[in-house]
Amino acid sequence: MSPNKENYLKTIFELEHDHQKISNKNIADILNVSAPSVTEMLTALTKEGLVFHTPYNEISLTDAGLARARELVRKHRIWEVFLADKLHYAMADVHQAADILEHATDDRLADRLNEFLGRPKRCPHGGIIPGNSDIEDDSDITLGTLAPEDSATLQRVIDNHDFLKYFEDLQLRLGERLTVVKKEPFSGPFIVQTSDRATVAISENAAGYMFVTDVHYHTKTPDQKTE
Amino acid sequence: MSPNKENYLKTIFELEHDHQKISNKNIADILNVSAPSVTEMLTALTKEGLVFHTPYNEISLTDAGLARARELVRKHRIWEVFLADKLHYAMADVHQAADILEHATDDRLADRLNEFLGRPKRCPHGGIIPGNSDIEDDSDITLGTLAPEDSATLQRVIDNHDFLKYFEDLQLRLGERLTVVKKEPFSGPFIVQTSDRATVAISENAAGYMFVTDVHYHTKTPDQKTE
DNA sequence: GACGTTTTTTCGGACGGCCTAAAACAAGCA
DNA sequence: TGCTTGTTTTAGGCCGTCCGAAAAAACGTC
Repeated sequence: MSPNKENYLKTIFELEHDHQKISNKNIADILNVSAPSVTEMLTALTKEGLVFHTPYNEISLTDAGLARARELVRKHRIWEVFLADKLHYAMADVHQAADILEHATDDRLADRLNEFLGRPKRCPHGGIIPGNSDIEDDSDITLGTLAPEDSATLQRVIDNHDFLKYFEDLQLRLGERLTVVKKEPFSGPFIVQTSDRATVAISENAAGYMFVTDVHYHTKTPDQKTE
Repeated sequence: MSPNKENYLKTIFELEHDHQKISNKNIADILNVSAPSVTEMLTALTKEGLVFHTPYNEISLTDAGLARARELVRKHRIWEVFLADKLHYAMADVHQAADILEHATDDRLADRLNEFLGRPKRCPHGGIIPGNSDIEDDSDITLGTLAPEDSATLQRVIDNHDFLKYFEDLQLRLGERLTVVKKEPFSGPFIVQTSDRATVAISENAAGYMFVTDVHYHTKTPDQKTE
């Protein structure tokens, strides 16, 4: 399996995981290739039984494809932990390096590295490391869905360089308890309060990239969260 | 620069370093490709100014090619130290993994890793790590050139999986002082004595893969070492 | 429901790196 | 010297992954 194909699998996996639309165009944009290349590769991966693709319609991973993608994500995140914890990489920088290393990593290396790092449960962005955690899925509730006076724990952020640069400036920490103070109208920023009572303004866009858990809804039920 | 091309450069570099003949065939055998592929790649590398190649004649690295190759060897050996010291890989196994990782390593990663490891001077096989050591070159005197009663310090061994498997069985250690007890005729083994007075028989072939330093010649001068 | 826009696919082609077969050359030996 | 053997190069071709142009399908809007 070429690094190339692996990246297609991982991209589909992550789009699915982040509840984004799995389309030819999305994949093309993420991998910086043309749409025809994506179609071609999807056809090849379908032939290999890793992807299920019907023209103009569905793109999804088969069980085999899912397993491969999960392996990749595992390797990726183990490397991220190494880079952040041992080599002191900035949170925004681990992704790019891990993206290359993951393809140079066989199962044995991944396992040894995992042991060396003490079987970490989460990567520096808060994503779970498949195989190391009891739970299999991350929270999919974003900070952006909360309403004023709701509170929640910041668990995970999207692993995107530009966002992470912004996130570093916000000085928030994963695991921190946040309370929404207010939400400005016209797609304005969220004002949240951290446990040490500091307030931070977060763009609506960025709030959609931040996943929370243990949500305490003040007035409304989760079903009404899009209000 | 593709991992592929990097491997050609490194191969030429290592052939040169180990004083072996730099021929199309040698390169083809090491990289497991056909002779035409080698010719083709040498032509391409010559065009890029990394290699100097005249048909049916010379193959050598340009200064630029040498610099690239040295960088690669540096990355390779830094990874080897990591794999051996931190992940407890066997000496015979580090090479293969490092061979892949080296191509996934930019300068920044190499530097950080190097710091993390404490700027090691030598890789697990005893080879110097370019940039970390004052000296630039390894010893090129093999154990195989010594005569009975000569003594020397085992400094470095060739980084080849099959040899290293054998070497592990010998239970010798790098840095250890060895004295040649005798040399069996008809290309028979070397009998050497270690500092703790154990004697070990080493095949003539293997003795050619083991480099020594601080040689004390008992009766003859180094010039007569091939006798 | 028809039309313009966007997305996806098909088609033909480029390029890198690999191959085999065969030709050119070099080296060793009779 | 010329023949045999081994090495290197040339020629032609394959496969994987990419592309742009253009056709086909789907989507959004009136």
